[in-house]
Amino acid sequence: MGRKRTKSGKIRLAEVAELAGVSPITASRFFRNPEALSIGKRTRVESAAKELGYVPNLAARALASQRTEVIGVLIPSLTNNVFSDVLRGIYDASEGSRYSIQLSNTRYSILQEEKLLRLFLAQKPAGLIVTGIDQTTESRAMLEAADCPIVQIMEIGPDPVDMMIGFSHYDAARAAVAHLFEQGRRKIGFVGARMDPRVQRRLDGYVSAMKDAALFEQRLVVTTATPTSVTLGGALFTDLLAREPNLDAVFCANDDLALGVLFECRRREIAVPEQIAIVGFNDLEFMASAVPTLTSVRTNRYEMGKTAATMLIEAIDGRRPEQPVLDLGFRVIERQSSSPRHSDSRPTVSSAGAANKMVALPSSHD
Amino acid sequence: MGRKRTKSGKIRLAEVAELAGVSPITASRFFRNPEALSIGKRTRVESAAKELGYVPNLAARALASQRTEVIGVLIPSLTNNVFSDVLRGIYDASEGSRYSIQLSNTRYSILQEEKLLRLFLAQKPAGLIVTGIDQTTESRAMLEAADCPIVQIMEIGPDPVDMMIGFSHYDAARAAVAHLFEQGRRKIGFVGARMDPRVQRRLDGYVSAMKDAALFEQRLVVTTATPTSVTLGGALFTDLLAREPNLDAVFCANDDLALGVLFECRRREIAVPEQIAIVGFNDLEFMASAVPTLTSVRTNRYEMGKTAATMLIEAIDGRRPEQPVLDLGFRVIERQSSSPRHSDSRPTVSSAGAANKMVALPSSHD
DNA sequence: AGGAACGTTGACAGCGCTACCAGCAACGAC
DNA sequence: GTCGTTGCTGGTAGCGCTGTCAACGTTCCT
Repeated sequence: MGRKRTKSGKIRLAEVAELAGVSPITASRFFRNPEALSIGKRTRVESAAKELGYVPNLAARALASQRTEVIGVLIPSLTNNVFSDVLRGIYDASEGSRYSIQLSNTRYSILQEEKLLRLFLAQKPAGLIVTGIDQTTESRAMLEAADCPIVQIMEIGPDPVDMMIGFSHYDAARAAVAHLFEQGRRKIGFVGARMDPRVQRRLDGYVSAMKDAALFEQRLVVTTATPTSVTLGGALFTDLLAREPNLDAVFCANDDLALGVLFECRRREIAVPEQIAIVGFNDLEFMASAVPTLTSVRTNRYEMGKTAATMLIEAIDGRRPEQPVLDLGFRVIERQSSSPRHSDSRPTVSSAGAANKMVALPSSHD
Repeated sequence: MGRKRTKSGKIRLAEVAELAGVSPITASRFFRNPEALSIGKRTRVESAAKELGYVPNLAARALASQRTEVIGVLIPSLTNNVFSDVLRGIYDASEGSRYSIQLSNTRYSILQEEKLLRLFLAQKPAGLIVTGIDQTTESRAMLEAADCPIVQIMEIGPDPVDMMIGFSHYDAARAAVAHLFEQGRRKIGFVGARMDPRVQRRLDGYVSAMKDAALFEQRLVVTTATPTSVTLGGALFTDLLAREPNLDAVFCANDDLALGVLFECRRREIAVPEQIAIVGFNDLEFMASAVPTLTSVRTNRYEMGKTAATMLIEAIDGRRPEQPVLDLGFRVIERQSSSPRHSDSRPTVSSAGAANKMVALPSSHD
């Protein structure tokens, strides 16, 4: 009798154990901790499993063991290039491990994030990767109460929930503005879209740098809640120019906007960098290839994702990192779009060669 | 005794049922098919669940019901903008449904795809979305034997495994070339990277169109297996020009390459479109914003993902579409980069305005 | 009025696996 | 020789939920 619902063809652990001549529990151990078996049984179980094409039933395992081998990842957007690089790092790090990635999109809403967090935690994930440090009080409490390792990515800040990996958007923006000061720019505009917490911190960094130099003016800042795009960069820049015709530089909260600004300059026959300097943020691949090549703040997105997932997996396996907070830093990559006014801004063909060498950059494509 | 391992705080279906004064099985039905309950019990269970903050244990559900509520998605790349649009559509469609998305990256390897497929199928997914029509024989057999609905996306072709949604890359490439012919172009080069099956079909379409016009020459084709990038577009174009200095147009297998070609033209002071016309593929957002604006073949990527997931979910729920194969088509979006040689190619500011209107395009950002 | 049909509910028995603990042999220490 | 100690193995008893089927009350038909 019994096992009424079992389909005949189904290979269960019991079948493997029977073929190997061991008890099911021994076979089970083979898959979780092979070293615990004697060599003889180990090879017997191994070949039996292969012969039958056994694949463990993860639902049963999760139910019995009261934990899953799922790493939950909460990111705000699937569209944004930035997150696709981070994600690629996460997926790469998870490959080969026994953990699988469960992705959810918060759509830049911390309420949505809270809801998803509740859902995730109920499934007892092995670990969690969450974006940023701006959770709701409720979310924060859930994260602190969670009995799994957690990595916050994209930013660093005080009191991490658990582990944290990112960089200071505030400092990065200040560095970008400082670079423009060094090039002799004074009327530096800020162009930002979406204005999520990280973009907001870039704005804060810009504002503080400008204030330090006694150059801040509110009208130099043009932002919108609209999602970012190249086209939007052109539109925001148009606004900015109308407010301040004597602008001599633009710091863009991301590279898409910077590209849009570049195109708009071309349309208006504004010389870059002679009249206006442009600095972007993230250093996407095309920045090195544009004409003129575009200065940007390089952030280590792929590495961030990969390290986050690696740290998380190590922590799950009991090896907590000695450094729970990792600052991956940033670097202002100075290119033609922000070179000094009087330099030759178009060493054209030779610069193209230089740009082509950048194909090999680590944080490029897969 | 019993329930030794149960943590005190854990809310199970039994607790909800007890608070609601019904049997566990009735409570269970509430979550799966509320209509089957009388109004009274329905509201009682509902409020009990809310009061206790009950969240179902998916592992237990999967084990008991012998099926999961997971939709497996196999795509070849996370980096490619094209797939991020498709994915966004898939995630959007899955939201609000009870299905969750399990993503895996085949890295453009059909062997890797086969391996992942085996893994997925062992977990009895509710449905599967796979990219393209070029599976291994083994994969194909597994897909046909799978007892869940399957959607193939990105392409259409003969004998679908189950459902299929996409468009003909071959026809799209032919249309792009036909457009260039109409503009009076003859020496039309092809630039392609990665050369996955879909890019290969675009090349095939290009070759056939060129042969039909008796204009095909092998040296007009420059391809590489390297992953695509803007910089690479410039490099491939440089090769192409060396092979054929009298080139009058380039058809690029994707928009990143097209942007790279545009920048390279600018670097070399080649007038676009007067000397050389450029046509891209996919119609990414920046194409409408570039200077000159870039012609491209629009493909409905977001819609493809969304429709694929929607069809799949409907099929899972037993409502199979009347049309198992859906051709989403494409459209050549004609812009300045391929306008006739003698037209005014830079109605600059007014065209910028036009470009800005394109912010509202459906297949843009989230 | 009797019975069929329907809508609603509950009891029972697992789903495939693992935590827990017990047992057993082999080994070394005293 | 006895007593731990270690290494490996197995039995038992669930993990939390749902499929199946039977049973109930109600309504509608003849």
